[in-house]
Amino acid sequence: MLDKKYNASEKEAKWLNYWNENKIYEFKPDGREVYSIDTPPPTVNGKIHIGHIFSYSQTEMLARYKRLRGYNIFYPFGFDDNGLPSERLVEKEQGKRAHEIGREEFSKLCYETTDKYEAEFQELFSRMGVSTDWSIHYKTVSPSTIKISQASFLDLIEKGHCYHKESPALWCNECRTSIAQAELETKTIKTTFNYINFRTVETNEEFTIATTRPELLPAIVCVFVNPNDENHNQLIGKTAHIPVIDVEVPIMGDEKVAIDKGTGVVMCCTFGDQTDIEWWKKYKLPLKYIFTEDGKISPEVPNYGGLKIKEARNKIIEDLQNGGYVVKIEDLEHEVQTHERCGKEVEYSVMKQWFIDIMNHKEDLLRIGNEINWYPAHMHARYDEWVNNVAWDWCISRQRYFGVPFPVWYCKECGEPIFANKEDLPVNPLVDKPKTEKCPKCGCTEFVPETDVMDTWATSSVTPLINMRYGEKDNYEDILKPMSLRTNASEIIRTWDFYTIVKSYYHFGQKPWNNVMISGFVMASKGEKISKSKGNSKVEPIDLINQYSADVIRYWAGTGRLGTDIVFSEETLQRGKKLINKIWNVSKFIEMHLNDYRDKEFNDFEYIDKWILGRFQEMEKQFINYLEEYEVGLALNILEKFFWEFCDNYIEIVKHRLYRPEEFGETPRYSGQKTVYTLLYKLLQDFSIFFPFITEEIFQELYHNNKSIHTTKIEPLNYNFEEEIKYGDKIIEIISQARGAKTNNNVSLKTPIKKLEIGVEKKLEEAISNSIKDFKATLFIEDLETKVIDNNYEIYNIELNLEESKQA
RNA sequence: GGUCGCUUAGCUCAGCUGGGAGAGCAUCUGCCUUACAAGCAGAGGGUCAUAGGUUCGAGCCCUAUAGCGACCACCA
Repeated sequence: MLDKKYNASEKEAKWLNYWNENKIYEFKPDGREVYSIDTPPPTVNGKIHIGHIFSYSQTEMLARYKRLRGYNIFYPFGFDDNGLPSERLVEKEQGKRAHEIGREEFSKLCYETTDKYEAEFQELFSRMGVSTDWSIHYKTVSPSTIKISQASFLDLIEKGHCYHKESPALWCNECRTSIAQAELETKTIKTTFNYINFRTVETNEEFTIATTRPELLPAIVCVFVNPNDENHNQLIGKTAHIPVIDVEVPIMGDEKVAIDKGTGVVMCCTFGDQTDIEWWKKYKLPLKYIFTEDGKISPEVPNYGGLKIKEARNKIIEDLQNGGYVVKIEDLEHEVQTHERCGKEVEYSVMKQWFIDIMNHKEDLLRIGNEINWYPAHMHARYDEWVNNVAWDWCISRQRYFGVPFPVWYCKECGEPIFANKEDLPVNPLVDKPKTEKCPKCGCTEFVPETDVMDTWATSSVTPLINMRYGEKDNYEDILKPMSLRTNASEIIRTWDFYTIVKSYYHFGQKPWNNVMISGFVMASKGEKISKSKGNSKVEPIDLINQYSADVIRYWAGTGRLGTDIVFSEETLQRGKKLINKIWNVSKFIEMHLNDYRDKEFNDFEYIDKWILGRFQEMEKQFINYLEEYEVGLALNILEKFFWEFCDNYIEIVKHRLYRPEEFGETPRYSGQKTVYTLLYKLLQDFSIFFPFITEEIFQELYHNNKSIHTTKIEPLNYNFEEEIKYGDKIIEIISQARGAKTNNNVSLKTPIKKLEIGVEKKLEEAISNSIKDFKATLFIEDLETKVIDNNYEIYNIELNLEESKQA
């Protein structure tokens, strides 16, 4: 017997345990078609917030749907615990910087910290009912992951897509490491636009340059103007004298200079921005690099050496003002590139780094993007946009500590890189020695290890390889090449999706997955994204689960439209709570009437039963269509709508038949029983995608024909009840109007109708006479008079029996 | 500035390939009806952002405009 009230917290704990013990979600290759999901390993950098719950729940629902369709689900969970995010978490918790702690001790702290958070993450996702097989979960710093990540690196080296080069790279002074373009975030800052006067050496002509970065004056290598700029093109070929710094640089012409921006004259420094780098390469300009790795001016720079960048800026402005070179200073708000992990403005560095070739393969990467189905389709444009605009090869070196080490040593003499053998992986070059005795190039026998580690994305981009156990003997390469589905939020299309495609293309020459499903974000309020840094997530997931139950939270998560942001809403939670309550109550009602029920072949359904069976069949077809398009929210929407109709209309009609077989007959009662038995089962299956807990509880109590509702199979009905749907709907309309008449008379719905006179078209008249007992019982009709009219129906008269109403 | 998306009832949104404007919440009214008052029945409330166009017919297709949002680019 189902309890009078559903105790969510008790039942949810019970079923979690049960699923676990019975390995309901275990993955084992068994010949069935595999549906594989490449789900984002959450970054382990603090607490999970409600945004994670949202997007992971939608993926999870899809896994459940595919499981119910009979697929063998490969749905592993991962944790992205390697690299900079983990380091920053540890630095924050310890209140110390990595270089102050020391490499070894620091790594140890990273492992401890990520382990602690991963345990919390796992607990939380489990409580949400995530149907993953925890036995195949992965971490991005485990030995096996490091091995795969290093093997991926070596494979790319072999194939010639990865190179080591001294080249300008994006640099973060705060994190003291190079970073990749994908890790940039633009921010608006307030600064000043400084108009500075220069002179030509040859003619002593004065001209003005406007700059936001006067501290770069010591790094100036050239001045550019546009050759089409009539006010300035006479300067081309002359030499500029730089005030205060007292150096001379050539003035050159380049079309890239915008005439109407600033003064139309630009200083080119190594390096202030992307254009500087382009010009530096194009015109083979000299290199004057003036920054240290922690954001100061190099000591050898006269007057300004040792100052922090912003101190140097102030001092140089002061010196320029004293010399009378400053024309004016304007306040300016503009966008700058910052590092997304720390929010600090980025600079450029020049050192030897490992790069993965992107620029030579854009066409291929676009083609692969084209071969993937994107849901929603317009998200494909974001990928294309990114690939078209990307301007750098992918720098994967990070001058950090906690990450996947490069399996590389360098010859002490000539610098030739010595790579580890694939069969020796994983290696740590700081501890392990190369197998080679001497440098193949110069014969030197001493080697120095690479101390850099890889970018986190270099590893998270191989999640498909991790999943397929790339390079192992018992691998899943056959079944996971490509995987069925990748899911993630739109913000990491340019990183995770892009890099995964890059790697898959280089390793296998093919797409990593057939489909990509992009979820939206959770907004704290309209127009404000929830993020940890803002601390604007007012609600803790675990508190919500305790307060509302996982099923209710999942309801909220399930209502989101694919690729569309949603606002966190208590109101939606209330609605979910009501729905779940209703599922419970109607199940109790149905259980009451199934005491003597024996399931058997039966085709003598009552008219109204055919109507609701037909309606369900119709709804479920659409429900499946939505889920095939990954539209979880729309699927839930129509399911919910049908369900309320089932309760409020169908159950209200059939209850008379179920309660009083002596009046209606045993066969009509059986028809009702068979209908509610069948439909509740199917409704529970469909709802189990969203509410795995309560549906399991009811299933186990009423049906238990399987180990779990989650391993049953959705088998769509195949009736031909078009007529019954059409005219059944009309009957419901008439019932509804008659009920309205009662309500408008302020009387109970039980009030008998003394006389109902209606005109109905022929087919509808037949429908009513086929369901006459149900019709009359539902409305408590004492006398019914029908007249056949040409089309539709018309209600002529409803006469209520108000005396009876009062007595009742 | 570029790309994309959004603009439908007071609020949150749904409306699939063009033909009836919808749901929940909120507001108001009534009903303790043998599953459920955490319920049931009903009512009010919208020139579907604006302006053109295509069509017998447009919330839906096309063009332009405005506002909002995301991503990207702009650091001289």
